[in-house]
Amino acid sequence: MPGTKANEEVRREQIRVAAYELAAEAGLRAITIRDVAERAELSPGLVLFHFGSKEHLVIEVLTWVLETTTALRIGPEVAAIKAPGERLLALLRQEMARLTAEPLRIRLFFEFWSAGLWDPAIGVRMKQELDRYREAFRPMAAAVLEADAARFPGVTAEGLAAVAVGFIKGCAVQSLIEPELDIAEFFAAAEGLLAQPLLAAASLPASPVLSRRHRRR
Amino acid sequence: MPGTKANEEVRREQIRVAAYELAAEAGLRAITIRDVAERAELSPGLVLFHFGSKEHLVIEVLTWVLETTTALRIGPEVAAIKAPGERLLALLRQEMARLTAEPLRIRLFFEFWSAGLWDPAIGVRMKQELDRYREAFRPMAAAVLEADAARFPGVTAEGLAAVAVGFIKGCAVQSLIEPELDIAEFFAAAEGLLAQPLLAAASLPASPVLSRRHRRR
DNA sequence: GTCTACATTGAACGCATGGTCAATAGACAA
DNA sequence: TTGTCTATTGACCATGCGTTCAATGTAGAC
Repeated sequence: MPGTKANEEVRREQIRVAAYELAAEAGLRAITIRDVAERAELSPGLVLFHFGSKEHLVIEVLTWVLETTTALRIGPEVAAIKAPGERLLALLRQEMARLTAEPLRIRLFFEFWSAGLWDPAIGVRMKQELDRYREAFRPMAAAVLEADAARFPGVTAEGLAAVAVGFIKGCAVQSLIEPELDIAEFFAAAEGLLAQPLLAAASLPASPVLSRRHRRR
Repeated sequence: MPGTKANEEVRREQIRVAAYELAAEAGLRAITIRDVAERAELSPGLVLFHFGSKEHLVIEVLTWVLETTTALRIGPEVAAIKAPGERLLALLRQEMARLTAEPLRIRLFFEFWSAGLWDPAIGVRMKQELDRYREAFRPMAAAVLEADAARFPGVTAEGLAAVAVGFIKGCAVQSLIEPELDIAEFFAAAEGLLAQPLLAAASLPASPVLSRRHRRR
């Protein structure tokens, strides 16, 4: 209702949601003061009255997207699994389910990341948020994957977690680059590839076959 | 030399290079008619005289970047390797070497891809180029990886190639998102993870250990 | 030397953008 | 009711953008 005064927090949320919706529908470039104001049914001046500048608004949207995207990731049902090989597979499945469930948000995440390459303000905030995420996720993953990592010489649990995340991101990129590719099918293939050696390794006796290159400490 | 007439092709290349340099230095948004003209030491009007519109120029840069980025990828030295497990690892190493050697071009690739999500013209062209790449790469990879894939039930050679590419892209994204992460070290960890099961699988007898879920045809 | 074709120039146009600000309107206290 | 504070408005500004185009310069044909 235009012309009616509202609480500061209410207005900020109203504006932020409008900006997020525009970005989700048509990309970051669609966030313009006028369009945001129009969608929020407010005047353009009010947007800047509450946020000071467009940059502040964009960074607030970025923060919100990342907070919800990189929220706690390793569910208890994964940690509860006892068999080492199965546990990593369950982690991968859980992450994959998240990706397929929120393609829109993942898309925005990548666009923010791309924008951060060139826009210093976005880049700095992106880095902060990713650091925060990493610090929360890595130890958690490491704890869950410790038994898996122990089976691979030279691979730490943290390294294994990083690789797992990297692999999932690869799937995400692949699915975005090839939208016609059924991501579930793609993941099934990847899982099939990983499942056998992982489970085989879990059941192997000590000193498995290694190439010279990987027989390092 | 301003004011001097030049061959059509020479001018187009001159302008395209200027646009590419600007994008590589400061992102796609840095491609403006005036800046391109200034860098190429020409007048703004001439840029549009030769390209018709900014969009055509951007798409020409995109095409050029993708053609050079997605050029032939599987070297003969990889195909020459006989041991199945080692061959896939060699493919991964080769791709990784490419990535680390051209971070700038990879970065631009991702930015084009991000832009293509919202700009129809860029999106369509991006899809064309990626289709072209896929059609060239997949069968090639499949031929090279056939022996590897045969060892994993339910995994085709093409699927394996797709997974390998996805994995590499994951590494690329990971390295871009975490610049402070030593990508070589990260890849070594990933390789260490994959190497053992791959080589172990290659040396295993028939009917290896499988979970129920993966004992499908 | 003259002429023709066209590559080249740069001023100008229309438009969209982020941002400013004086004026206004609404909520609330006295 | 009156007064005060401030949330809200919308016209306005400066800037940068893609694009147009009449004028100019240059190379080559004759």
